[in-house]
Parts: sequence; C-alpha cells; structure tokens
Amino acid sequence: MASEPKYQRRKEDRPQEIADAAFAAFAEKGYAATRIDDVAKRAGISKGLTYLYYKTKADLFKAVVKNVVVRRVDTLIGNVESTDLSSEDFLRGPLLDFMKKVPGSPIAIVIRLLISEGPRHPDLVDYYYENVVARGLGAISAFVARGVQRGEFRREALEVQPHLFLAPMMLSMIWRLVFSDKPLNTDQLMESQIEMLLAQLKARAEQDK
Amino acid sequence: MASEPKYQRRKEDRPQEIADAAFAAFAEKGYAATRIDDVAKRAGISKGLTYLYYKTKADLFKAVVKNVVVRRVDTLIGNVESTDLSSEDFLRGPLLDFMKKVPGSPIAIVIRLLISEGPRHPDLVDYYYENVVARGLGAISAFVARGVQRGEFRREALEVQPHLFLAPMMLSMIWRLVFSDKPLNTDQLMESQIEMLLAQLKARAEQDK
DNA sequence: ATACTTAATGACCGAAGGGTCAGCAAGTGA
DNA sequence: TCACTTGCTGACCCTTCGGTCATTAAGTAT
Repeated sequence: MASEPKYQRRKEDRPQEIADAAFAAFAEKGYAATRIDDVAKRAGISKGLTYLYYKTKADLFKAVVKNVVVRRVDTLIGNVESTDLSSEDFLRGPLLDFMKKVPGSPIAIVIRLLISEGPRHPDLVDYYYENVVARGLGAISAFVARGVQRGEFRREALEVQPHLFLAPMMLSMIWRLVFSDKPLNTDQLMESQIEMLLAQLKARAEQDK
Repeated sequence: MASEPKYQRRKEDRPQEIADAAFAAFAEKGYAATRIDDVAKRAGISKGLTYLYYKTKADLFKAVVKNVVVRRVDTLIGNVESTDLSSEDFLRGPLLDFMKKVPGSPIAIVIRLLISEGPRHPDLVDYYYENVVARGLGAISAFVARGVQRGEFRREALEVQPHLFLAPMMLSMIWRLVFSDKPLNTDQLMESQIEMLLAQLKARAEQDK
C-alpha cells in the first residue's frame, strides 16, 4: 500500500502562491504585523521554504506590490487609448465604471501598504509612481487632449489637472479602508465629479476673468 | 558643593510630553515600528516611566490621536459658523486656506496612522469619525444650507455631497505622504475644485433632466 | 534634621518572530 | 532498483521588544 507523499515539489508555482498568500496576509494585518509563519501557513508550506524564494520579508513585500500592479494596470490603461466612444460617453461609461471598482479592489490594499510602509521602501514608491500613477495621469491627459482636438472639449480643458478626475476615487478608497462600516454613496460621489468636470470641459467661455 | 539632581519630578507635564514624543516617533516610523524606548528617549525619561502614565503601547497610541485631534478641530469648525463673509467669499477665503494647510499638518500624520492601524483600533476609528469627520461634514452641509436660505445658492445645492469639497484635500494629503518628492500643485487642485463647486452651487437651472 | 511619600530609574523577564541550516524525501535518470 | 539532485521541512538560534518591579532619590511635611 502506497503511503501519501508528504508534499509535492512544485518549483514553478511556489513564488506566485507565496506572493498571493503574502498579499492576503498583508491585507488583513498590515506589513509589520504579518508573520512569515502566517504567510507560509496560508500557502500551505513551511516557513523555511519562503526564504528559498524570497531572501527577506522586505523582498516579499516588494514582490507582492509589483505583482498586484502589473496584473491590472496595463489592461485598464489600454482601454482609454483604444475606445471608439465619444469622449463624453467614455467618461460617463468605461472610465466611471473603472473608478467605481477601484476602491474595492486589491489596488486599494496596495495603496494602504504604500501609505504605511512607503517611507521605508522608497524604491517601491518610485516603481509604483512610474508604472501606475504617472501612466494613469498621462492617459487621462492624453484623453483630454484628444477631446480638444476632436472639438468635443474647449481649449481650456487642457489646463484641468488630471488629478481632479481621481480625487473622489481616492477619498472613497480611504473611506472604505478606514470607515468600512460607515455608509457613503461613493458611486454618486464619482458621478457628480465627472458631471462637474464635463461641464467644465465642454462649456463655451461665457465670461472673461 | 551641591551636586546636580539626576532628574526632576514633574508629574503634571509628563503625560503631555510623552504624548508629544510618541507622536513624533509614530510620525517617523509608524506605530508598529516605534519602540517604547524611542519614545522615552525622545521625552528624556526612562522607559519604565512611560508605563506609569500609559498602561500599554496601544493606550499611548490612542492618547496621541485624541490629543492631536482635540487641539485643532474645534477652532477650525468654529470659524464656519461665526463668519460674516458671503458664502462665496468664505469658500474662496477661509475654507480654502484651511484646506491648503491640512495636508502638511499633523492631521495628515494622524490619518496615516488611522489608515494603517485603524483595523486594530476600532474604538479609535469611531472616536475620530464622530469628532472629526462627522462634525466636519456636518459643518459643510450646514454652510451650504445657509447659503441656500440666504439666496446665495440654488436649491439643488443641498444635494451636493459635502465629501466633494474634501476630495482634492484627501488626494493632496495622500500624495504628500507617499510621493513627498514628486511635484504637485496641490493648492491649484483645491482652488479648481472650489470653483467647480461654486459654479454648481450658484448656477440657475438651465436644463431639465 | 528626620521620616515619609512617590516620581523615576534601569536591570530584568519572557515571548515573539526573522532568519538559518542539517537533514529528509520526492522526483529523475540509467 | 539504486544513486543522485534538490525542493522542502521544522527545530533551532538569537535578537528585539513590550511589560514588570525592586530599588533609588527628589520633593515635602513636621
């Protein structure tokens, strides 16, 4: 009678599994309060194995953040460039949908980690800035510029800071992270902002300053 | 010849001094990474004394947050109620000034702490919500309602969520906490938002939905 | 001066947890 | 089937740190 093997060797899958387990643990307890033992238990392996694939806890942290980022951002930014909707419809449709999803997505967790641990991992902050923030803001700026070229937006639209699109999304994210039980109609928040911005982008100049 | 006394007994001042030292330490390293020894050293006392005034590290954390909160919030909210400026001037003046200051103030630090440690201190989150967030949002709502009563704002202004006023402030705060070295004209962000909101609040209805 | 109270010290304890490594056993090839 | 490589285990080490407490000495009242 063959006895059950105690474990399987799965060199290929381990890193991803460990990173996933670490993400779950960090999400629940934060970086500092997460024990490597927890991560290992979640991944169904021994503590020692974690150190075979990630030299230190900080390395693991970095892998987790990059992992979550690369998986999602690219597809999302791609949409902005390839859509054939009118600028107005795109704002009210796909962009708004995206923004509504973010506060409840893993991206929010990553942001929480960056806020609390960022100062101790400046290289990670740079990585995140370049690959997410700068690209995201760039995509919005490009989108507005295209709207102007097409004659959908007035010329002054170019001066609107792209950050304004994201501000209510950030507030919603923080709100959910901190006051998870207090109600807030975050969707409406973002809708209102988009409408305000649209009014701003489209309006023909009516008064000179 | 009288020898220097090794220390002075200053029962009255110690709690405040310890809380201040703890705030500085938490601000620099975060809650989990702060050692009670650090706090004691900053306060110029021994570790043991800390425990005479605060039973646990968590107690100290709570004292710090409440401390920073109570000192500032009340005066700020008072302004909203006692001003004699027109609603429009108040928005562009004192409110805007206040919002510009917050991202660089200790309040930002407290928010960072709440974001990272909140889930482990639900009573603190509740305290903060009731004494800062709810009151702040309430003050804004009351301000808008008064503007409507005075005929400065249109009736629909009542439906604008007060959170919209604060969204760019939140984004600016997070930005500075995470990307302290990347430039961003946060003042302009908040100015634009206020102008957009003013347009929204004042506008006579031009179209029915 | 002297006795007394208590703020303050700092050595110490015990638990926790990051990181190591000697050895085990799962897979592999002949 | 047997030798060999290496993914994997888990006991262990050692430092760190929250929290304690016996002791000291600063202030005070008489």
